[in-house]
Amino acid sequence: MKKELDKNFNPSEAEDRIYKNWLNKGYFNVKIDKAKKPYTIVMPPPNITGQLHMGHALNSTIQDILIRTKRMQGYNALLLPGTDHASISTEVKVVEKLAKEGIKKEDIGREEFLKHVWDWKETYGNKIVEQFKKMGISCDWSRQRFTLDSGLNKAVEEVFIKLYKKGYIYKGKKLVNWCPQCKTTISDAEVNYIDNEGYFWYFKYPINGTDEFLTFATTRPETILGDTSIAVNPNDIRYKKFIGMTVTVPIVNRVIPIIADDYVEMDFGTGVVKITPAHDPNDFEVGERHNLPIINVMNDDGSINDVCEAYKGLDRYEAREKIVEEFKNLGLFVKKEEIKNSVGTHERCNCVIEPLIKEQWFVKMDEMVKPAIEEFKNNNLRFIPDRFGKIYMNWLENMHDWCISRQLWWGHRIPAYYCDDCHEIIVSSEKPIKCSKCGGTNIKQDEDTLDTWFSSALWPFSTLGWPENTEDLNYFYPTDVLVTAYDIIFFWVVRMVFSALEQTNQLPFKDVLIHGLVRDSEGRKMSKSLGNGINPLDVIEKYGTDALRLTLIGGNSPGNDQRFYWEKVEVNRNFLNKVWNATRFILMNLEEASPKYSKEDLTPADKWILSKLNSLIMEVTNLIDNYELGIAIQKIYDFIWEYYCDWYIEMVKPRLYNKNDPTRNIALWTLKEVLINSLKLLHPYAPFITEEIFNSIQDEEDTIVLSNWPKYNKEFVFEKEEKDIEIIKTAVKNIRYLRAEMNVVPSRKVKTILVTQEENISNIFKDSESFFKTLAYSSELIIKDNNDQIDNDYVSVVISGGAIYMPFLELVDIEKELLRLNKEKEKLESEVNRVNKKLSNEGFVSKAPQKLIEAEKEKQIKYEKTLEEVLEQIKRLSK
RNA sequence: GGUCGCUUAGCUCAGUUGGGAGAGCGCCUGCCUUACAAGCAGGAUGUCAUAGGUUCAAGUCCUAUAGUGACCACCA
Repeated sequence: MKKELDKNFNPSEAEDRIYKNWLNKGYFNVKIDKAKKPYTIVMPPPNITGQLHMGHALNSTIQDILIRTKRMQGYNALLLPGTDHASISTEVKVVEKLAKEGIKKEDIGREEFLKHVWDWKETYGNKIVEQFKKMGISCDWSRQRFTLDSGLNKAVEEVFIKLYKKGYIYKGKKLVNWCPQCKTTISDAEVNYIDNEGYFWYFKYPINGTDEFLTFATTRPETILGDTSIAVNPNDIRYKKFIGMTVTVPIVNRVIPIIADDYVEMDFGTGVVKITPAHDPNDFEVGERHNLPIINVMNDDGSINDVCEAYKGLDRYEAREKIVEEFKNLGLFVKKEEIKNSVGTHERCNCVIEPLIKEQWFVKMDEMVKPAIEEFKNNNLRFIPDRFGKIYMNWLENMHDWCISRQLWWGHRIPAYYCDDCHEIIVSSEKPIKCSKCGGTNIKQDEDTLDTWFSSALWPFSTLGWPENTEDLNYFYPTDVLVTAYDIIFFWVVRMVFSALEQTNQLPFKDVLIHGLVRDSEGRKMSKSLGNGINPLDVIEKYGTDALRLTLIGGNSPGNDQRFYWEKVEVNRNFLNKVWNATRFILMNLEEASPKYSKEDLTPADKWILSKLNSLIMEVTNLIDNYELGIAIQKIYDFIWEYYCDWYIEMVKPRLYNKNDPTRNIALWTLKEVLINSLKLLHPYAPFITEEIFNSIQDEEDTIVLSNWPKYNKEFVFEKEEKDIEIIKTAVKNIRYLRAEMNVVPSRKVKTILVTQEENISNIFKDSESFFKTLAYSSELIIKDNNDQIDNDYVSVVISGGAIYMPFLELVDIEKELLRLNKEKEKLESEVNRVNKKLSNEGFVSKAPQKLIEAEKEKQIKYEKTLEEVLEQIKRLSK
């Protein structure tokens, strides 16, 4: 035996070595085992363009804690990893890279371009995976998936075809969000509305056949080129007489009708609205109601098209200014007003999106969301914390049809084919040889790809082999919990739920555990532009992964944001150092690996710590089951530091230092037993250091990863000893307090006299004599049963059921001591008062639980006794 | 406009079903005591935002108000 640990744990050396060993041994790899219950988490796939940030670190740590706990509890625990192809992000990145080399994607063509992207993915796409490994995440890497791998492609095609046949996917010409920068459609969820300081321009149109005008306001004058009507509220007496007449749009000289529609609010602006169905969602609807023509004025890059020769090719913002000028020249400009509004921008490139009419593919949502709503209402899907269920419902209940086609090359290509001859649409996983309608052979595949989220939505089951009816799918699916941040509920969670219900008839997971964001120390979001981001890898390098993980989980509850502080990491590193050193201490004293256990030998102190550990095990297990990871780690932290290190180890030292002490062996056994179990509870949070320590105190090579989770054990419930030791602790604390107040240096030993008439107390003290010598620096402990035997030159401290005396020392100031005792007296009096008041309250006595009343009564006696003692002391010193 | 958070010690935050207010950091005092100064011992600090209500009992439940933040919708 006799192993030794270095003075400090060295994370940078140990972590990689340990993780490598775990991988070599295949501890995280999971095979179907019908004898074991599965526990499955499918990890949210990070983008291949991504770098590990604090959000990932937090997200993966939570999942790893759950998985490691379940693994130790005997579940077949699978944490399934993978990455997302991130269509737009990746495509933009590669386009930029090629641009630097002077290559345009249009020039090299689709196939060649995709080769470049795959190359890029091979080089950079796995970076983030390696970073997850640094976090110590216990994934089954042999199952790693990619949203664009062939299996997932199969799943995507299957879903597309099924939904098309069912009529849930359709092609339609509708107003969509268009990004002129990325030149692709985007979904509603990808549009960010940001506050903007803009203008309201007021113009007027001459009403034909009169000499009157209609004045209206717009924030986007360039869309005037596409006006096909002007609208007023049907009940607006100001304008009623004009309904049915026409105005002429200058510049394009288009005659358009004045129509009435409820959509127009009378008291907003001038109560007159220009209608541009091709460039505004509301106008589009008005247009449909009134059968208005749709005139598109813009090219895909946001420039003006040939709707008007004079403006052709101008950028939308240049056109805006020119139109304002033109209206001024024509005398039809009224005024310009500063206003605050919001503009929709593309979340990826921040470019202002343009609503445009496009023929695109859509998923019909109204029917598909119904089961997702139903399951939630039936409490089959649980959000933690539950308030996030509202966000989920809000999205489902207000979902518009989902535009899924993207004008990008990197992604799942839409499995739709067009016959050049008869324009038939054929949806199929294989390219048809000839048209099913006309037999023509000029067949082309749709050029577009699918929204990234279309494949992410299938992630919980596609990764397990769906659409094949695989054994994995039957065994591991549905998964147990999804862990994600709140900002992605509407993007992803809702889509996974309705997709899973539609395709597999099952919820993809039972619980959705939501966490918050990691902000900087001033509470700001970490962002590239602010440059305030903290790289988790830097933290790991400085303090180690375990310290980072503890920092992210501790002092925080589900769903809430947290701030990152370096100080917090340091505190956690210090805690781990504490655990490390406690182990060193035990190893110093441990001659043989396995001290023998016999229950009869256990001393009260041993029983106390074992009993405390026992409660801790139960608490922590329940807390983790309820996803209260922050509270659980706090309990572990306090137990190890306060109960185990500060008290138990200190209490046990005299027994260890005396090799002839008959209780020495059981002390070592208890030390080791409690340490190992604490380590196990700590392991999911701090996997590396716990593994290192676990191995150092075992003779045989073993791993904590596959060790058994500690179990609550009725054998180790010791209520009496818990109470007794608490009495000792209180006494020791009081003595320490008194010594500090009296400025007695620790090295100076002082006689301690206990006076008590309670046999129980004196017995406890007798049993614990050594604690007073070591913990309270007593030279000797004398137990008496009568105050009269105490001389006047003693200071005292009162405990429940007795008083402890120490000889006066030269520096003691009687006045000061009396002051202290009087303070004590006041405190006790107010306590006695409180308890008496409570117990004389009829309502309390009749309605409060019996247990509580008993406890209060006990306190009443205790306080009264103690107060009596204090009064006695005051009397003694006042003589 | 709608929904939802948050407000607890100087700072950052816990406080899981209502039952005498907690941690870490910081601050003050004393200690290099043979595991640990990344440490040990002791100490000070709170009208739990405000006002009502429910209850024997409220930081915890309900209502309103204020401050603050997030999300959603609208913005001709």
